[in-house]
Amino acid sequence: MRRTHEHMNIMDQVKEQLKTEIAAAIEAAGLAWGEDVPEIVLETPKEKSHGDFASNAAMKLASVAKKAPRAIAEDIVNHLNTDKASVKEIEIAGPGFINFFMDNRYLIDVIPEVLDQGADYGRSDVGKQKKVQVEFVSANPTGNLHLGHARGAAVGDSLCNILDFAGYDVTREYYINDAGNQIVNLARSVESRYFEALGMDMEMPEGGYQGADVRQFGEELASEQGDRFVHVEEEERLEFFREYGLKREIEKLKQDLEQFRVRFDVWYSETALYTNGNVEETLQYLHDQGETYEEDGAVWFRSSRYGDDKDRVLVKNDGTYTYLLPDISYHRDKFGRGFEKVINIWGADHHGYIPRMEAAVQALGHDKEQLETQIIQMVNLFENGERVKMSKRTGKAVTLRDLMDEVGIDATRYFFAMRSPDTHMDFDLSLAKSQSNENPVYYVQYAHARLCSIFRQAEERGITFDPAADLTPIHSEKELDVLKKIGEFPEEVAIAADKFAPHRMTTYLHELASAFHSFYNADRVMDAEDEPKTQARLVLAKAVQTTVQNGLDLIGVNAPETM
RNA sequence: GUCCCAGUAGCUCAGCUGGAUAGAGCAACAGCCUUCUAAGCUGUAGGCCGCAGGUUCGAGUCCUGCCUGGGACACCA
Repeated sequence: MRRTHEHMNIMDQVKEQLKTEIAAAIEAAGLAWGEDVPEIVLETPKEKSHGDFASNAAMKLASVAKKAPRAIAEDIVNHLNTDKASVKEIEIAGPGFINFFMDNRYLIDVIPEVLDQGADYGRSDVGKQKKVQVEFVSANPTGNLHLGHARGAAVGDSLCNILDFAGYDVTREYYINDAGNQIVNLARSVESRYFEALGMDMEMPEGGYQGADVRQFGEELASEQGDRFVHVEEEERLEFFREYGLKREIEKLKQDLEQFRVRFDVWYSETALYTNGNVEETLQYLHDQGETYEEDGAVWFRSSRYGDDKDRVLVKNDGTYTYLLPDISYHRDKFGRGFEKVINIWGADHHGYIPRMEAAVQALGHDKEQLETQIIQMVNLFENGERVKMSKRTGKAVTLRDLMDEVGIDATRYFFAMRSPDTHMDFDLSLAKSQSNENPVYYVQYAHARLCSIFRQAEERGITFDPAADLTPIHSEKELDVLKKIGEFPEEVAIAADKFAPHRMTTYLHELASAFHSFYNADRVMDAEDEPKTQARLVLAKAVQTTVQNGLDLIGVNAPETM
């Protein structure tokens, strides 16, 4: 069930009102008119002593108004109508900041909003239901998902959740590279293991897959099918092994990802691009548009027209296609399906591929901006302070499954969500595994568990929860701090969506949890002597609980009822 | 050689379109559990933001050069 909330969050309303008043004051003071009035930005200062909101409008105006920022600030403040905005106090500080200290009682109004909207609190319509497609993970179906894929899965899924929550119409897609040489290799690897299981000798192909999964396939085939494939023509045999290996590998991918709480709407097969004629059509299209030429017996794509370093081969001189051509076809298909924006989440090893893909998208008649490629940087694994070396050849690399088994899903997802996706990260296994306060995932989860505990206690004491309780007893600084954080949630989601920055969500959650823990330690929710306060605080607690839960949902981390 | 990412507190990392005294967690130190879960709270300490120039009212943020670490640069996929 999708609901969008057209009306503005109470915090937005207050901020917008204040911005309007500031803009009016600028004109009233004769500092600037119409278009010369800069966009008013209200930021929340890091330092609490700098007020609830701060504006740098006076500094922005310095060049236009040709006056000193502080003098401008005074002009603005003198002409400001504070009646409509909940402003308690204004000060001019530093180089010309105008700091607003608000009468924060208005924040109480976020509570009914949260309770009304429940699991939808934080949802917005900034995405305007724009159709976006996000392709991520897309690991070759030839083995296990490793560390890098795990990061891509966590980041990609969280990002999709965030985009969806911010009002985009999101389709999650996994591109299955089931058509290239690597699949021939897979078939041969299965074949080799099959013969091996039968006690016969068959060499592993060059670059074959050494993983335990392939070995298992061979053994299963041998025990289920006996030696019948030994007597089958090689071509037919390999075709069967190809199909079989592929099916099993994809099943395994789906299983692992599902367990990691990552689901795709579409599993798109590369082979389908060939069978439905898309690849041929794309080649023809590029040819007709004059985007290709022949040279040295190969067909080249004029990608350098669109900023690529050099042109790229689409059809090799032996007549076979390069990887690029089906990839272009795939992107043509994406846009053909009506997506306004296509987001690729790729591993760092593909970054050199971006310019040619951007070139392709433009050659297909789309804007460069319609394609967004987010690079997932490398992950270095550490355990007990030491770097864990990984080797692909021996299949000894740490897999997504290892992480889920050893570290747990919540900690793994939180750790990946915590970091900016396009920067290198160290993954500390010992830390992720540790069940102590050193592990940051528990801080947020603990806040949720504490809240649940409060409600259990309330029930035991026979206190009935009344969502419509009078909220006037809520006025302490700690309470209002918590409410302010809650009120910021929709905007934080929107920013995270806009910046492709899931890590902003963990930062936010940590701050929210911190505000709550601080309140919890300072004040008691339930006070036998004060029934109205107890009722009001329970409602506040419910709002915190809902917001924490919604935030954790976005990054795919459970909100536990007990620790 | 060209390109991408990074270099911020002892460690891991934030820092939104340039804004105030550069933030958080962990680690360190000092306090807080007869009261809703101490996986918590309160406080202290910790920094030539890799180096050097430049742009301007103002630079961790933008530009140039350099240093260090990681990665990418196929008619492979």
